[in-house]
Amino acid sequence: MPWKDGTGPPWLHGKFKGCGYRMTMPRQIILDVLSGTTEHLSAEDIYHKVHSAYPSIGLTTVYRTLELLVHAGLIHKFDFGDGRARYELVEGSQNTGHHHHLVCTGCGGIIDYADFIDQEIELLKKTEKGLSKKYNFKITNHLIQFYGLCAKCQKQ
Amino acid sequence: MPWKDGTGPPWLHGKFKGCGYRMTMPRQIILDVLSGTTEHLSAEDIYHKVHSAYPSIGLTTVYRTLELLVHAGLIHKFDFGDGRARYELVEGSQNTGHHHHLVCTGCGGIIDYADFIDQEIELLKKTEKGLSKKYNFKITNHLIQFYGLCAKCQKQ
DNA sequence: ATATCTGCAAAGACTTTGCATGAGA
DNA sequence: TCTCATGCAAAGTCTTTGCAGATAT
Repeated sequence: MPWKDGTGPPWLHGKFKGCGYRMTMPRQIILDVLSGTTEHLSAEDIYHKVHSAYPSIGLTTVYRTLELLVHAGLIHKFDFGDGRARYELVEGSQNTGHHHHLVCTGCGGIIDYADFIDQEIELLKKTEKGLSKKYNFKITNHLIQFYGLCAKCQKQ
Repeated sequence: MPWKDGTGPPWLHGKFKGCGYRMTMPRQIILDVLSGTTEHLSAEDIYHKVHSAYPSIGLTTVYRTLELLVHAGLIHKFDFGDGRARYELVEGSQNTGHHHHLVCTGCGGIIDYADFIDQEIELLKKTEKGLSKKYNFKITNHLIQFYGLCAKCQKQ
């Protein structure tokens, strides 16, 4: 199978086999946790959630699995500026679909939003085209994030 | 003076005074280093550069000064996914002006670009307006970044 | 004069690595 | 069976904190 290097199409739950990856209990449960939430979980958050279903799991395995999933393109890794990475299943599952994040610099809260996606896509297309020509840079992913103050933090 | 909390207008080189901040040699030199480069320096990079002009400076002071400058809105802090923060003077100096980054996931290289800024501004305006109404979220900053492969890494 | 800043050393936080055991195909 | 995955412990990195001495205004 061609895409153990993460260049192939993302696979979903249970598609590890055939890619050289083994589907193990820890991996299944970690995917389940990510599938079943819209939160922005850190490695340790995931570790705690997984722990209730599979108490013997180690934090190391969580980190290794997350790295694997990122590399395979199944999940995204985000940095919201609080010193720890956060992970989210890519669009396609029962998840929210394509969206971006508002990061409150007051309380650290995150709001997902999916407005103006059409216009954004248009910009991205143009950018992608222009930059691939200008720099011969092949874009595979993008990150858009807004920072500011949420309603609650504005009052204070 | 009203803006020790970072809500006021950014000051440039030498404008520390009057904000409660003291202009010291380490701070001047750190600002000089940032002003004189278009690289994307990490705290340690800056530490090394500063060290040649001011050998007694400590890495701690670099970190503290950078935090101060970020908080005051004079510099931006970026995460390009390599585990260390990188810093850049905001637009206004002899710098490149408003731009975003292409991050090569192959070699970690960064390309600055400033294309499609007009269209981007338009999108941002709409987004800002829409989101401030919908979520009562006051946007103060944004981050746009593209990931992919640079010309060199595509060949390999 | 005095509140702020600095440098050193130590601590903290998140993440990665080494290695022997255990488990999937 | 045989390779790959796991868990524990230890190590690695980047960053922050405590504190006494130095400095800017």
